[in-house]
Amino acid sequence: MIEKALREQIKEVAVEHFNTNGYHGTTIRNIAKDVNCSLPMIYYYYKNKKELFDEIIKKEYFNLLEKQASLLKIDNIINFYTKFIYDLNSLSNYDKQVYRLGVKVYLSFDGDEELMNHMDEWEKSILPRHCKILKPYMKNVNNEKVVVRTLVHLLETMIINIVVKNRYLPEDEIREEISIVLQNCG
Amino acid sequence: MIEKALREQIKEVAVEHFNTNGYHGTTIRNIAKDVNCSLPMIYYYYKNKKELFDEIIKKEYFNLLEKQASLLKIDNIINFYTKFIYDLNSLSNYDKQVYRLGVKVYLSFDGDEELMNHMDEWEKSILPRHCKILKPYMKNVNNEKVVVRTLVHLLETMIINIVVKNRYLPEDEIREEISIVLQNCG
DNA sequence: TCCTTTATTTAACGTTCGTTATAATAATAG
DNA sequence: CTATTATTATAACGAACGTTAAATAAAGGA
Repeated sequence: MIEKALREQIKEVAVEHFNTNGYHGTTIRNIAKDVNCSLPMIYYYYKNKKELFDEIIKKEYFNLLEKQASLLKIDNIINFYTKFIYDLNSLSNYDKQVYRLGVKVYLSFDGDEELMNHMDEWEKSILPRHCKILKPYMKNVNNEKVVVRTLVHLLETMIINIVVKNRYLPEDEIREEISIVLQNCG
Repeated sequence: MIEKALREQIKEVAVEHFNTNGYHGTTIRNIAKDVNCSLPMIYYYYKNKKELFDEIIKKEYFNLLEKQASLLKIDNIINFYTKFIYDLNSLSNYDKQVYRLGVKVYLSFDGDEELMNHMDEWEKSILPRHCKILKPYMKNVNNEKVVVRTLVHLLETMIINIVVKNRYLPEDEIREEISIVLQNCG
């Protein structure tokens, strides 16, 4: 227990490598070198390169998304979305890299068709979820769906800025932009 | 004349391959096979793999961006931005793939540090340019900078949707979302 | 015509890749 | 103490990679 389980350690290093060099640019040998284990150890814990990559996306990334989506407690709707985005700034390095890798697959910059289908499934759930969250605050708004769509699009860019481009977004900038889109929502 | 044909053909096929498989996933052999020429012909026209990739980004992608940025004629500001985005739908396949590849480098999912610096240079010019375009329409808006920033963020997502995720965005959806952000601009 | 330059191919070099067969070690259980 | 199982390492396989040397073909003046 002093040493982190080797299997986990391999996964962590793999996340870094896939992130920096992409799937094809990542080599099992380099992972092993950084983990400080012999090459076949990676095959001892993972069937092959693809399974290692898949586990990162299917388990780590989607766990992260679900955790992120579940920590809801709403008072003011603008505060809610501001916090939702702002908290991404303080994700652990590992989580940020997993997130980044997930976005990469989501944009089909990496991974394969099978992983893309997982992504599409998730994506379908996004608009309805935010529609539900926002509904109570949309009494005096006529173009409900457009506002939700616009907000989701804006959130996407901010997520990419923080997680993919690894930039810090200050809380007030986030709030300002969200407020522009939600300015008619009480 | 024949020379140019082959050189261009190599570049076109390379764009496809880099797009589909990334830099590391693309092999010179596969490009040659699709071009229907022998392998060393690629080295006859391009010094090496990296130079081929660099030329696509540095020439093709930035040409595209500048062409895109220069076709301005403004009447109504919402019409202007709507058209700006909507026209991306009808880019040629080649241009769309070049654009996609550029975005991939921009998000540092591919390419190297040197190319990223090119991207950063361009990025710095974005906000000022849109500020200038929007300034005349911002008379009765107090939070000018926030509006511009939000708009640029929204545009980015729509660009990614059309060019990276290869989706068709209908004109009215684009107009609706832009209108949300620019609703106080005359 | 011959010669020089351009365009293209065949064949191979050395390297690195993903993956595995095999063996050695450490841990555990009986 | 021994038998068995769980880990780890050494060494190598065949395939594919980026790249180049060398030879050949085509073209175009002189």
